Amino acid sequence: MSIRDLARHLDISIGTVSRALNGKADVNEETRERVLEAAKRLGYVPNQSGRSLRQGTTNTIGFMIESTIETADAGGSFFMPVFEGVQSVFRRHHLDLVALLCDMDEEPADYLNRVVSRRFVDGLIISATARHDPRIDFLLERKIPFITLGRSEAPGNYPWIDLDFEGVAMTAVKRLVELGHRHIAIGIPASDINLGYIFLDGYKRALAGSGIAFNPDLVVRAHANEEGGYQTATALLAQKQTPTAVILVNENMAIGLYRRFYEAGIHPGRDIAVIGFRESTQSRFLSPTLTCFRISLRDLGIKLAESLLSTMPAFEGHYSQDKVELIWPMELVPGESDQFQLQPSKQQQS
Amino acid sequence: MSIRDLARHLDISIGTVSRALNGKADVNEETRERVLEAAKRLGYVPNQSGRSLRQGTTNTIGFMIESTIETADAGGSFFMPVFEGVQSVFRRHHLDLVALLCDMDEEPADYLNRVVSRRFVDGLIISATARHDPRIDFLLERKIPFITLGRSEAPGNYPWIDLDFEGVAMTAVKRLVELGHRHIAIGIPASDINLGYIFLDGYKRALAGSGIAFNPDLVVRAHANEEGGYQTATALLAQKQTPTAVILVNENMAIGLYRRFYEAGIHPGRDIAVIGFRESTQSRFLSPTLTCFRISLRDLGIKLAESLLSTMPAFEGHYSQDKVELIWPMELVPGESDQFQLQPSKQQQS
DNA sequence: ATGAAAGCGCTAACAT
DNA sequence: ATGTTAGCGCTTTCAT
Repeated sequence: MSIRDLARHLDISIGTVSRALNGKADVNEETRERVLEAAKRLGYVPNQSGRSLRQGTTNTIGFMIESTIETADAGGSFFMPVFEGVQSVFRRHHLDLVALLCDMDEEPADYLNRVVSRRFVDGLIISATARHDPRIDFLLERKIPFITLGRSEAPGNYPWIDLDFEGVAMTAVKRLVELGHRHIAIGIPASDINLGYIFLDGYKRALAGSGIAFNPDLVVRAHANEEGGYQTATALLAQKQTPTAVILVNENMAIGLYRRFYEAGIHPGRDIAVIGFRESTQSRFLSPTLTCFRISLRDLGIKLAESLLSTMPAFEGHYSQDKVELIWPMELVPGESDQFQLQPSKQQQS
Repeated sequence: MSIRDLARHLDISIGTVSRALNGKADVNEETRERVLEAAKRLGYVPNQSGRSLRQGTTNTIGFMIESTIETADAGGSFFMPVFEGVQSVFRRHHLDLVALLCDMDEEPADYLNRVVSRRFVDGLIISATARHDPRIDFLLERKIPFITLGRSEAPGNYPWIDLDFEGVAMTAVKRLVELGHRHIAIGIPASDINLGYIFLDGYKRALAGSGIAFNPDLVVRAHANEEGGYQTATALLAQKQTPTAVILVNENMAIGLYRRFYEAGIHPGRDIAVIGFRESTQSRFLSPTLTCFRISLRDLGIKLAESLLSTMPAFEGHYSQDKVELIWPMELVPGESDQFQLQPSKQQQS
């Protein structure tokens, strides 16, 4: 069923059929209705390759995610709600969202090159930006509309949105300091992902602001998952003086961390304060409930989509053209995991 | 940069360039090398729309997932490893995998119709099959290669792979009966998703095999997530006689269930036996560790991909042509959550 | 308001 | 071994 078949069936030219289907003005209303009715009845849907070839667009936006070992498990629960938000915007413009799954074995930059060169998508959202991310240079050079979820050190003029890792670190440190803690550890990703650096910076600045000396031993690097949390706890327990508080940059780490501490007879929220990262269905059900930070991933997705479209000529005027460089705020959700009065004895130890 | 530009640059015809790039035999080796070198140097990659239009194929396989409220969070952690496995197979054939994200607001069948009619993909993997799933009829009628992850009641001849929900239910019941339980509840999804029915059937059969009467009050329907687990525990506590054991068809439910039981002063693994569904990074870190079932999601993905390709003419001979109707076994992983001797007094109550 | 036809980039059939 | 050309389905320009 091609447009040719449909035209023949209606005994009109394919040009008119095309115009009717695409809502062009110069088409008789009666003709349009006949065309639309027949298309529906016969189940005609235009072939995307034909359109793409002719128009140079695909009406598809790609959201590139990497299935690294680290995020294979947890990444999904983060991205799904984001996709939902992105999609709710794209729908209005008849754009389709596809998740581009970069194989673990393939270089993200190579994969992206393939996708872009094949003209697979009209625009891109890329995530998990590295501190130095060649993908950004590539997309800028190729002039492909894109937005990144995550900052990068790459110079250049491109839109991005990132979670407020620095703010989270500072808020968490401040909160713990007010509860009497001075011996505060952090668990951050072992990889080159940019958020680790940003989080660390925020942590250092907050310490400095509270007059606490930075102690590199209190920075534990591990995978951003349950296993990494377990290892983080192990590392902290091995120190000659276990810190009185831990801040994690990933909520799943909390699960493993709790476990390891329980095994050592140490109760989060009683013997050690824990602040996690993102509030999730899991964090809500931990015992004790995790103090963490709330974010609407759906809203994040909406903003990502709108910001991307605002850079695309085809959608000019629909959205504010201001280039987006946005640090997405996160809201503290107090839990039980850091709610206890630190004993003065411990407090002095640090 | 089109094939025409490349040909002009090399001062040969586009036909020869095309043949060289596509590894056809009738091309001079020296010419081929010149072409490949120039393509690489100039960054030429064939336009997918052009190829698709000509060849009628897209070299892309779609994996359709739905972001329902129920699975928005948890679904991701299930699918990511499956994708990884699927991709590892597709890579060998230069096929790309895209996740097709059906908007919550859109009927899955409508969405699928769009994707298929536009010739977006050469083949499909569809998941979360409903008991009666119109998508299957549609794909059969359109003769699109596909495989489902999940059974359906739909008649017809199509390949599917499904987890062994019935086997899990039977194994779990048998195990609990041997530990002395006779008052065994189950928590299953509230939706029409087919696995709920299958799980329930297995449960009933196992009870019958053990000479235990089926009690409908012990079947609790809830969302397959943490919240649903919490509600399931609440429902069980409200019964005039709390069961001595619970089997859950979703591992995330265990997290909420634990929480609710703890709140009521009931300790899983001591006061009540719990068996979860899939071993996950989270279940491994629960306290007490959850007795559950292990599955390699990556291997599942590999089998899905291979089975799909075996139905596609273009890959004839690469994989066994036997139509796949496979129940994927799951292996019991004993945890602490059901390891206690039931007191005879309780045992008699049921 | 409609029809005719060019042409998007590519591959494959046919010609040499 | 290479060149030439038709045509995949579609949109759009030009003509009427």
